[in-house]
Amino acid sequence: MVTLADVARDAGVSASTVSYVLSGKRTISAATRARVERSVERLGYRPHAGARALAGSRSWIIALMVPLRTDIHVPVMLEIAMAVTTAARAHGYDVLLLTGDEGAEAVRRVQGSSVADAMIVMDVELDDERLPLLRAAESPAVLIGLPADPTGLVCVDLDFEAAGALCVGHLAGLGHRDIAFVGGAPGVYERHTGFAERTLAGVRAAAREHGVRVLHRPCEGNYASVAATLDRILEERPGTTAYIVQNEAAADPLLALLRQRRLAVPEDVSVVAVCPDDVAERASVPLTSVAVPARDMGRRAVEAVVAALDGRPAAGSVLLPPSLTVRAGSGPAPAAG
Amino acid sequence: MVTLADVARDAGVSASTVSYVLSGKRTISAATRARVERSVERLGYRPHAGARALAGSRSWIIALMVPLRTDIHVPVMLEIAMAVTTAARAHGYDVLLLTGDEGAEAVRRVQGSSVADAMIVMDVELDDERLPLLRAAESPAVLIGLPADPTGLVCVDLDFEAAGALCVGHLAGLGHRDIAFVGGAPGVYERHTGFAERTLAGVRAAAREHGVRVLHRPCEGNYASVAATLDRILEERPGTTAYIVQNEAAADPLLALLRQRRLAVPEDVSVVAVCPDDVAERASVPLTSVAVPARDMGRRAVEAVVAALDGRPAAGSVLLPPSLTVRAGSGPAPAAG
DNA sequence: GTGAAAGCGCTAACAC
DNA sequence: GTGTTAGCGCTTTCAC
Repeated sequence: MVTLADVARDAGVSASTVSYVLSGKRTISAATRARVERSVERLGYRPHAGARALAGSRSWIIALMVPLRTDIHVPVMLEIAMAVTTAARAHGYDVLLLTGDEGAEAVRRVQGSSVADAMIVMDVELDDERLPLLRAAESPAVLIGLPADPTGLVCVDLDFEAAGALCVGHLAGLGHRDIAFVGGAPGVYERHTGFAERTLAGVRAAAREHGVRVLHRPCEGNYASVAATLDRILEERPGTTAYIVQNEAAADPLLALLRQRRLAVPEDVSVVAVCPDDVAERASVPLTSVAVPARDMGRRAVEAVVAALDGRPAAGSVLLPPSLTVRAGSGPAPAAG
Repeated sequence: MVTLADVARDAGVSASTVSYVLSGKRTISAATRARVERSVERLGYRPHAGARALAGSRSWIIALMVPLRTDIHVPVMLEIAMAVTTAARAHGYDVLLLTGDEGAEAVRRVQGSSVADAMIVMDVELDDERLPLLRAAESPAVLIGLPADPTGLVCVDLDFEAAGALCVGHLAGLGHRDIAFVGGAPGVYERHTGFAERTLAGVRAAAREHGVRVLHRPCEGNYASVAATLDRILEERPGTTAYIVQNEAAADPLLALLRQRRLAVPEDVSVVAVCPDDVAERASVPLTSVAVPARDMGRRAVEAVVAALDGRPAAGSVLLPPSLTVRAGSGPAPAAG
């Protein structure tokens, strides 16, 4: 292994000079810099991560807690995780992957061992057990998601409440009066996951405001569940002319089932989704959708973390404004028949 | 922050004693051990990761390289990644997440900086640019996937060649003579990704052996691509009575399209998939499938890594034997009509 | 069965 | 603009 001392010897300078050349924390003459850089290059020197962490009290690692569950849309999770990793690298940080099932204990472990300088937490519940620890921590923490009480926390999330309202507003504007909201899996609500509850709140508030009826049904992301859910919806509200889908995995099955019932989209019924753009575009009928900006959320979480680590205290929470893209999936409500 | 010295002082012993109590590397009297453990508990001591890595030359971190691409089935990737993380934790290791797009440079960085003790690499191409570095490394590396030349490497993978053959054998045994193989995205083949090419090889070999015809078509995982692919298949081989699907995202669209064409599954056509069991089970028609054992692969990769780190040299590659589960998706070929 | 002490490789005062 | 040096918190000889 090549050490700082090796480089210093090779370049004919002291160890601290090498360190300063690398960190840029003091001015170095062009000649010295050149010699050091040449030696670094020639020897293939890389600072020892542990030594750097010990001496500099900075591990250059950000811990990322990813849920282990399968009832939330998995591709979104991976996309966020990869966006976090890419953004972190751009700032010189690596990412430590933690599984959500370790819960609060993982938070303690990471904070206690200084293995990471900061934490990003996904899949936040409204009253999450990890929140007290994260609030009390001396190391920065950023949530991707919004708990019931975000006081003292930095959060990054889509404004799901506005997203829900936006869907209802779009459909109400098209003349729809009976809307079904096909939500996430029941477990998502049982855990009081922030995004699910907030979307529902936004949908309901907008429904009142626009004077339309909304029927909410949680739904697993498989064909059989969607079929059962659709059956129930059409039984209870045969006049339903529009669907809002929050479960990405349910969108395509829903379209297939509507087709089977000879309900044309968007002539007979409209379908609006809350999902990443690529999912909406690739559906069998391109769906009007409110985008879940996974990459953006990951990037912003990292930026908030890095800002905090650099002593620029992050300014509270970031709620990304939703944006609705109209595609083939939605159209005017059919004339009442 | 609580240090070893703090614990030593609190327990009235020397620092080395505390260290030995924690590592179990020398015999300690019951009384001393109890006092130390009490202090550790009381003070909430956690060893400093960097210091431990520096002094012990072991970071207790395993690096995991996950592809950033979206043309391979994402849920499988996340499932493997989470399985790796869970298994690693069980052995006392944390996982560092690397994106595949960093390529060989990431391998150099990790190896040079001692940030991780070993590496697990996913999404291996037949002639992967990272292989020479991984072979030359002094730190253990395990591939999840099988390159063209696995010499000097430890690999863990499903035996995709046998998997492909198993699918064909199953269908041939049911009397099918014209089989379509709906493969992964074109990009997967262009990159010469190991699993895709090997499955195809197995399918072709088995087809020759059983005297059946196979038409192979790469296919993206969205509705429109599957529709186009199905059109082409039925145009070129109208007598096709069975489908093998390797692209998980294509399975449900294919079923929907067959339904639209009034082709009943499995009465008129059979569909067999190579995918994780849950995908096969949740399809609109539960599919006969060869399981991609994501969790098992992740676990075994970690075991190989840990064995190597513990000085038990891993014994070459592990090719997991495929296993086919018959579900509603496959049945006897229809009588030639 | 336990302690003392010498590093591990780096950073950051403190000197000049 | 550069060098000297004292640690960072831990592991592991060596000594008793």
